Amino acid sequence: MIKDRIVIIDGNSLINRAFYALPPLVTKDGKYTNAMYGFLTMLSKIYDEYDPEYIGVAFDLKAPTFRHKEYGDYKLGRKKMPPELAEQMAPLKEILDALNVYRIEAEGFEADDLIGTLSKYCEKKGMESLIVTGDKDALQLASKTTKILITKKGISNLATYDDDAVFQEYEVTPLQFIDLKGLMGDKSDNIPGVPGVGEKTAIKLIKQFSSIEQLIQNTNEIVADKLREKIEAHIDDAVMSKRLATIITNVPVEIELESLRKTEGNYDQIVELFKRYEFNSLINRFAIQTNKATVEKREKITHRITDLDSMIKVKDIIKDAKKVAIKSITEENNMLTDKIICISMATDKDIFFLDLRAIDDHNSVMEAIKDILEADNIEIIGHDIKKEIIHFAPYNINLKNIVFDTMIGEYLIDSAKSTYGIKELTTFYLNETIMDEEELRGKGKQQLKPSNIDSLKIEEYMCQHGNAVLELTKPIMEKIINLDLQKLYYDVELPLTEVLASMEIEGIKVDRKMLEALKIEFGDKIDLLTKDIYALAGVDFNINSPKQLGEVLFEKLELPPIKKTKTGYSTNAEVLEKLIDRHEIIPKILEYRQVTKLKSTYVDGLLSIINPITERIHSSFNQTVTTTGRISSTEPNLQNIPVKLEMGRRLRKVFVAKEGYQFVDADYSQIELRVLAHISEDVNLLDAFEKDQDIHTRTASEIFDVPMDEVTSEMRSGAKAVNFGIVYGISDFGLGGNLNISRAKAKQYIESYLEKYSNVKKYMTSSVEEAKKKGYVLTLMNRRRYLPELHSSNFNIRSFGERIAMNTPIQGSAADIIKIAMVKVYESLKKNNLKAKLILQVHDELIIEAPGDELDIVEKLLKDCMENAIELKAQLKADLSFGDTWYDAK
DNA sequence: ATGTGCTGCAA
DNA sequence: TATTGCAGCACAT
Repeated sequence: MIKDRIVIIDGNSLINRAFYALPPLVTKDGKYTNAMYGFLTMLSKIYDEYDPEYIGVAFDLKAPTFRHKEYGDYKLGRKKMPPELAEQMAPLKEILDALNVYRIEAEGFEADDLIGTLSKYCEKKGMESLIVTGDKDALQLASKTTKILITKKGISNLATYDDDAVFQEYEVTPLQFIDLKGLMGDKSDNIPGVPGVGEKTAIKLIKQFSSIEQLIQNTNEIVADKLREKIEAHIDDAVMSKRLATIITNVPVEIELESLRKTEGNYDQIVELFKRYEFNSLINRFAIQTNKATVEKREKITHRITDLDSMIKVKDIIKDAKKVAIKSITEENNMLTDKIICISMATDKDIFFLDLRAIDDHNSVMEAIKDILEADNIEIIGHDIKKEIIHFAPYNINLKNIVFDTMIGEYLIDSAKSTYGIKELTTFYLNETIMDEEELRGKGKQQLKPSNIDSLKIEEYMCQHGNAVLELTKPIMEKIINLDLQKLYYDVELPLTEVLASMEIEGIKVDRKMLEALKIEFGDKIDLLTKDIYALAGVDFNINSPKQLGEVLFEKLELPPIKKTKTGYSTNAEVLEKLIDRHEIIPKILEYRQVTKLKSTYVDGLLSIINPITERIHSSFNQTVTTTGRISSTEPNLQNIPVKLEMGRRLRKVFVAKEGYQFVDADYSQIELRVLAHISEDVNLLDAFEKDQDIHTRTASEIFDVPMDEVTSEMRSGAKAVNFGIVYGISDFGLGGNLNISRAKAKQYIESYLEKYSNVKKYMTSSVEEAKKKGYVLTLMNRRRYLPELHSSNFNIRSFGERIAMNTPIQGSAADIIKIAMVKVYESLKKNNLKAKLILQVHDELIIEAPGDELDIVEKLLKDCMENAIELKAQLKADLSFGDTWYDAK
């Protein structure tokens, strides 16, 4: 006969264990979840391992129990549950309800008693009971069929006890366990027991007398005098303690066994709750366990198309679709010469997979596709639409009517994610697993070219992708609306996608000859420096290796190590500067560093990435990378081309406008401080901008309390550092380090700044406060960033969170503004039928390549779009300049 | 091969 | 122990 199995969990005990065993875990909006998470992990494990027919979780309720009535001091002095744990009780119960896990609760009875009663009841019915708890008291319930699972070492492991196991470990029967506790007492429940009797003595006594009752009757048999006296003096305590420690197995509470039967949970509720508490990894586990892993969905017909005629006919089938999810794969990664290998187009009814690998006449196919992708009445959606725009551009196909990009959507929902892959989104939102690109092509060395991938596999990949985009649109759009991000999404980010695609396609022309000349010039310089350095060191070594350099400087040459890194001596520029007068080798090394940096990163780096077809550099502008809303640039990074030192700045001469064109370069003047002035409404700061003063000079005048015309250059640069600090979320330590002054002095600077700009101070305080309350901060366009760091118990991490709370609204709003400006510029250039093109963005700077005869109109247009991107209380200002090279246009 | 640390460039 | 990034190199695995 197969016995039914019931699992009874001591809820309070287990959640306590989980809470103390796991590090704090906080959701983005600041809710503690570690105890719930631990509990649910355990529950899932129990499901997997024991697969019970019945399951229940017992909880204590607040009401006093008979033990309190009998013994007023019962559980007195027990520490209150910490609020971080208390706030997790109600949500856990809510989740258990959604999972359809029965909660065993009754006023006036402790969880232990309910567990005892239920397990005895099940025992009588011939069932197997498993009691899960962190509390050894439950061992008294152990029997042949009632097993006690006790958490040990965190919560991941369980020790199983039946009656034999109890006897083996403690040398007493489960029932005698009560007697032990009666003698020993229990500090946590404030049960007195017999003072001076601990575990060892109690076990000895019970082994000898078998119970407290027997012991009392025969105290004369106790050999040790002192012990006998103690016990005789505390007979009442022992008896009462035993009664308190006894788990009641017959409480008068009716529980229908049927209500504990394990059933499917409420799938929708589970998903919603798990998302709310960010238990993403648990969704799948419980979804499977509730037998609802796959959600029913519309069956779509997939069409694998490999012949030219059918491909052309797709146009006629698709032309009535309202919405198409587009995805394409190209053979190489080579802007403008890339051949499309396959295309998927998914609609509500069908998914079309076009495999072009055996087709010679791509143009005819593309002509048909063009009609779909450029149709006014078909909405185009996708994941990473910028890529699609770029793929189709060489075929002269311009995607019209782009209405949704799931990647951009998710970025606005949470900008802190490390990936925005469609696979991850699908797992999260749809609870389904699909192939990602790595699975399709393999990784690293053995990555397959698309042309060598199995057709069926590509088809599956492409169809899953298209389907996912269609299904993801709704939940992501809903979130966008809920977070009030529609304006940012539809008016800024989505149009920006096309702008960035255009910038990438345009690229920027470089003077290859000049780069090659620089390569030789820098190379020669490096050779000379290397020789000098070897001579001065008396040894050949790899100067690029901080480890070897450290050994030479601080051991062989015995220079004083100023600073250490995790792995050894620090050899950075800041350290070397301090040693500059101690040894001739130091300035050589600094110069070597400077030149090698320029050669490897900029000269060689740029040369290696010039597109051989266009002879231009086509950087990628990434829209979903930064946490603040800025754009990032890669392959190459065109946002960190040197400018501060002349030698590096020369590199800007290699970026040249094409024949007959010039660069128009415009940068926002002090955009971040203007944003700060706007947000904080600080009269002093606003006044400075109103009068269009030099902001650092004005700040210096305020901090050092001198008239503007008496501000020295030292004062100004100090003030400049303070302004930077203010934008970054200031700390005295940071400013001190930056200015190389004492922390106390830095603190003085900050205090006098905040005194003069009192509303800035108010802003800083209130931004942090609000972030703590809400769990996130917002920019002017409602872009949000969550700040889990603010709830960290680690001071450094918490302080970091506070600085983010101060900085992100400033940096992020500035990012919002320039993005708006970019969209405006792009649309204005287009509307005016200008040949000029936006080609670069460097955070607060836009660069247009314009024909000579358009310079005047571009100048006006650019300045106008930038300065009127948004209305600020401190009017935006853009400074423009022109040049044949980037160097000259600054 | 892949990952991590150090270093340094920009706004 | 100041914000946001990207990249090259050395070195460990």
